[in-house]
Amino acid sequence: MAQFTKTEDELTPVVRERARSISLGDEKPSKPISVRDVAKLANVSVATVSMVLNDNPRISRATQMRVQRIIDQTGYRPNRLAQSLSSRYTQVLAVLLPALRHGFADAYFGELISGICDRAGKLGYKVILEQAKPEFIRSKGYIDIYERRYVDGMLCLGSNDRHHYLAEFSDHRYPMVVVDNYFSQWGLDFIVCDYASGAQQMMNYLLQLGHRKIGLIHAAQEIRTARDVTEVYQQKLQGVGVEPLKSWYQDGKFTEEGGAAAAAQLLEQEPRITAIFCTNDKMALGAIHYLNRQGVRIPQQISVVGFDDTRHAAFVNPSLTTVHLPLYEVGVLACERLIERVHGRTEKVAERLATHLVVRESTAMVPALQNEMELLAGR
Amino acid sequence: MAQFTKTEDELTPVVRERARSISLGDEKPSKPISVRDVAKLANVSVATVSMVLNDNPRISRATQMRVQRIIDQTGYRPNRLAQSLSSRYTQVLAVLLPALRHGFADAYFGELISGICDRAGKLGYKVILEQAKPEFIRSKGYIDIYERRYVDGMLCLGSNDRHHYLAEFSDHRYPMVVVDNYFSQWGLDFIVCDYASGAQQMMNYLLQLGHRKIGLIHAAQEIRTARDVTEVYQQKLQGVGVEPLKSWYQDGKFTEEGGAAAAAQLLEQEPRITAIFCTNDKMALGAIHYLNRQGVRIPQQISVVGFDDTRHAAFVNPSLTTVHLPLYEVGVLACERLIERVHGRTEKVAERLATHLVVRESTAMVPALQNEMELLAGR
DNA sequence: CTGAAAGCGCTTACAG
DNA sequence: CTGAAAGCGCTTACAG
Repeated sequence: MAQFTKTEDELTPVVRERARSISLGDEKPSKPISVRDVAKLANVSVATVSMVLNDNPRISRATQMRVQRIIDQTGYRPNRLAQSLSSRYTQVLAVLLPALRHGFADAYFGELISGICDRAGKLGYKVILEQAKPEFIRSKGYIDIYERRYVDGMLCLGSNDRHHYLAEFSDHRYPMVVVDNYFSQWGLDFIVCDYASGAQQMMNYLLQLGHRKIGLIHAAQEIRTARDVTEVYQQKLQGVGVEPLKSWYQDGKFTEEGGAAAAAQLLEQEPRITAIFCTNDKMALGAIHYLNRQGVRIPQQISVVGFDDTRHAAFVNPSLTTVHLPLYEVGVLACERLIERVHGRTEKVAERLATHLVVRESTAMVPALQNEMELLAGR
Repeated sequence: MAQFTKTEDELTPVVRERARSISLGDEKPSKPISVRDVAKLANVSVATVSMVLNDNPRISRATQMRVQRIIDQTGYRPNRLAQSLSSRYTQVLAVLLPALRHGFADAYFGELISGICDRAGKLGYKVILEQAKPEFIRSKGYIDIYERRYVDGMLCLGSNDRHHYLAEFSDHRYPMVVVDNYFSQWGLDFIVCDYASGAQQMMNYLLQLGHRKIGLIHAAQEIRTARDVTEVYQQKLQGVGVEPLKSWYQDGKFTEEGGAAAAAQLLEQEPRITAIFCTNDKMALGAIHYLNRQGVRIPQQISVVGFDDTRHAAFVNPSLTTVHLPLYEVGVLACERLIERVHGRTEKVAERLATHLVVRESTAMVPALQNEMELLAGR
């Protein structure tokens, strides 16, 4: 308040008068202040104002301060449309989301977007949201946003191998970073969680608990990272001499409902299973829900694990053992790297962020060994 | 494919040549096609091209078709920065979200945003995301986005009575619609769920089941709709001659953790409670989680209900009785009304969408009556 | 019905 | 170090 009053007092009569006449104006809805107004008030050219605005070092400190003072006093805000039209950048990034039903209500994408938006905001960028609806893809909306100058770059979430249109970004003409997935083919930039390492840790853990008959509730094998997890599951089992049967693989469609249905299938086809590895938390929640209803005790009779470590994982009953994915950090990093690309970074963007196991209460030693252990303890 | 070839064939040699020379250009990164290029190719003025672009009825059908043909053939896309700079609109809307920790990973906001984005896309609008961080508010970022011409309007989510800055929108100079909340004071536009009606249905239901000692896990009383629910809770209890004790009210902070803690407080201070009314689903999940761990049987010993009907409500154990909020629809409607406002609609935007009760398995008749009933059945 | 011209509010060479 | 001028790619009165 004191500050505000002081600023008012500091205005010279002339400046105040000009500012007033400008802001009152003759037009009906008083025209906003422009570079020209600022230039007049500061007795410099519009070019000089523009240079002050853009921190051009060629402007003398004295002039810089004089202009800045007028800018502060008048509250001048450059029109961003004019700035972008004249310059090369829009200072806007697009986030492309898959067109899932009510897709934003998803903890996985939410974490990624949070990271992206936080960092974008800090770096002075706005973020627009796009959904990859069929019409958007068909009409090449993903190219349109660059050509029509909506954005400088794009972050692509929830991509998979069937998204052939991504090949159009292989020439790097339009900056784009694939978020939390990668493609061996088109040479696209990406930032991804280390799914393989996470899966290895999880499988090691389950095997150490004595589990051998482990069911897999997976989904979307058209996603590279999803295949990575499936491959690790298979290799690790084979590593201990177990060849997973076809019936051990069940598609859970990445949803709670799918997870529940897959768990039902698994129990029916392979009743001797002792653990279920779900490749995301949502399917694990569905599976737990189903098992609870069937009166199957978790983890005493069956261990269940997830993948993601979304917020809800800690609030199931029993709480979920899972692999933590640094999704927020992936979002942050992808945003940073994309902006570097926009400004001419030429090295390929390709980073893999570490994941780690989070042990909670949905896992236990395989039942047979538990009995052994109790006998030993009873001795 | 056939279509594409046909289009190529249809190009006259002249047009193809011009289009080629334009797209190859002399500049390094071939300059994109502009209105001028299209005008030349179609032998009309740029004004005419512009009018065709904007469906101006003054253009003759013949000219319109000729120009449109060139546009289609060249794949011309108007530069949106230039369009917006010359016209009044940006065709962009802002969604203002509260600055919650990792705020996007939230089913409540996700549903609203889904509705908003779907409708915005259909109407040719882009959506930018803003978080109401302290710095954003302090620097009046919410005004900046209009003055700097980033957006035509704003949708405000997660607002509450402490957001005094919203008063700046009371003159309707900048189109803004409050989403799923309302303010009696500043005359702001809003679209909201009918929380009071939902609460009434829920309380009627609980009372009909014989519950009288009903705990309330609430939160954020600075939100008008939250107060509405609390008031209905109190009135309905008083309506059957019950005066809720202070200990029956517990703050659950709208989170799972808060809900769990509030449930613990409630049980300790008021062990004879037979039902818990949580004012959102997340707190209900937390409460259920806590009760399950304590070995309290739901709904046999205690009924638990939520509010929102988010996806997870159906996947708790037991599944959650709750009030369904049409959040997706609220988002759609708010987006529509905002765009109408942008284009001069003058009537106040103020709509209240119906809510309804969803009965699942977390509720039952009050235990004492259950015993009675069993005795009756046993006769 | 159509065109020539001014203007939107900036930035960027180009002079000096 | 600073200014005058051209230009970014559109739309919008204003003529005709």
